[in-house]
Amino acid sequence: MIVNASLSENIIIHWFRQDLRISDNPSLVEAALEGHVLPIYILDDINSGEHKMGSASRSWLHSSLSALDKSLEGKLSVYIGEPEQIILDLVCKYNVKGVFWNRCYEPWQIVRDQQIKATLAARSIEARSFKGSLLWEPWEVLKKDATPYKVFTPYYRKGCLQASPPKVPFPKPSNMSLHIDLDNKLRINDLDLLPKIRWDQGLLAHWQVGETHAQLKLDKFIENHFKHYKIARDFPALDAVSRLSPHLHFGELSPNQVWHAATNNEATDDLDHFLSELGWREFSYSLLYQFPDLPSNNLQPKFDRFPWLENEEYLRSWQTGQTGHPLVDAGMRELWQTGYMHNRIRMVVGSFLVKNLLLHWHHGEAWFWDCLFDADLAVNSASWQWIAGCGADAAPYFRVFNPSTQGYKFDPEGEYTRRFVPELKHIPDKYLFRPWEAPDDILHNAGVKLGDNYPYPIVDLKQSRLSALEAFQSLKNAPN
DNA sequence: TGAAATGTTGGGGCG
DNA sequence: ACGCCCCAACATTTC
Repeated sequence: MIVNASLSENIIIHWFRQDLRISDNPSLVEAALEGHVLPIYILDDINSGEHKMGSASRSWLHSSLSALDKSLEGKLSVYIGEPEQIILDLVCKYNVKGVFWNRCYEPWQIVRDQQIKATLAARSIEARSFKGSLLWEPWEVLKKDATPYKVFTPYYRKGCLQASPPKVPFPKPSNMSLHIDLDNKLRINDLDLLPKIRWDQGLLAHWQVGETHAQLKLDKFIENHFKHYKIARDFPALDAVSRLSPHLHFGELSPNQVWHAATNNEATDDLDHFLSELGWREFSYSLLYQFPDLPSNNLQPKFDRFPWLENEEYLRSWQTGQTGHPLVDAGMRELWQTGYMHNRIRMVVGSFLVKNLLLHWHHGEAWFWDCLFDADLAVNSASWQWIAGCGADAAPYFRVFNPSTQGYKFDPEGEYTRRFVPELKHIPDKYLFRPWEAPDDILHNAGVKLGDNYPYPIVDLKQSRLSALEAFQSLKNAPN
């Protein structure tokens, strides 16, 4: 129920950021209890530095804000610029009693929010922040000696699971009375979030954005795909993973809601594995909080001396899905076409970039940041450091994924690979993941001409693996 | 949340 | 029946 607020009454600003939902929104609940709510969103590109939102994210944000505005009956006020200034202007203009928000955890956001809090406090305006995007606060989950965990399993099992359990989600606030900033003429379209050439429409066709759809997707996933999650999640051709990550990133869903929807089921291995994926998300946020330079610096400093290559051509082939290694190309094209990539394939293409091509993980991180709908600073940088071997609890240097072997194992019928690499549609299973070894007549019958309509492999798997081992070996005896 | 190289075992073919 | 070889299948080690 939404009621109009009159100007004279106490107003609480709820500042939407990465919590683009109405239900289970602790700040919004509290704001609605304390007064009339002025819901705002500020496009803040000024402070975000190198990690200005990527192209795919901006497009998603546009849709998500539109959905949110709709569920607020068109009363979301949007702005562009410096949040401190915008909020102060509102505070001066209206009878604002408090400014509430759910916490964000990117380093620049933490600095920004602290400063705004101080500014408001100096003017005796109540500024309050809430836990709305994580299950456990990063500063609360620490080892006994008060230092942060750097290994996932103890972090999750001892740190998280033995801390206070995630709270039951809040329902939508009832009787929320909404205020609107009538002077503000800016509309969501004016935020200029959409690309000039609408390449994003093809990507968005694979998704339904916004809280309502996110909630439905969660419910359907739990109902239909939960049972065999542990096994099925490794097969990218199956519709077996939740694909909730973009919704979680933008806060269309809270991790609380996901956690409770899941734990509402009987305790199985499938449940444990699904929950631990939420655990990895928490772990990433904890790492980013404890090590704010995670997006740029190797967590293990000895990797600063790693002999990365610079090779524009390799990078371009990887980005465009033209490496000649079918599973890698399928993954990169899935990313390009849908704004998403299946988790197992992310590991395969990541390993390939870093270990077979010997390109710096920064290149992968940057490309994913721009292309993924679920691009998330904590998760993206922690995951790239993990696959590169320089992160916390990282993949050991000798773990080199073989895209061909991975293909036979996890896409045995080639359904996923053929979906995204249709030029290999008619190659028999036997040669699908190593077309360079196929006899000429088989290639010919399949309509494949290597170097013409599908590339020769840009690197030899066996030999590039050995080069990688050698390169990593050179760090082995270094400290840290 | 690998893969390849190397080692071991055991069944079957065969003289 | 026996020993020998081959090799697939599995286990262990190494990177």
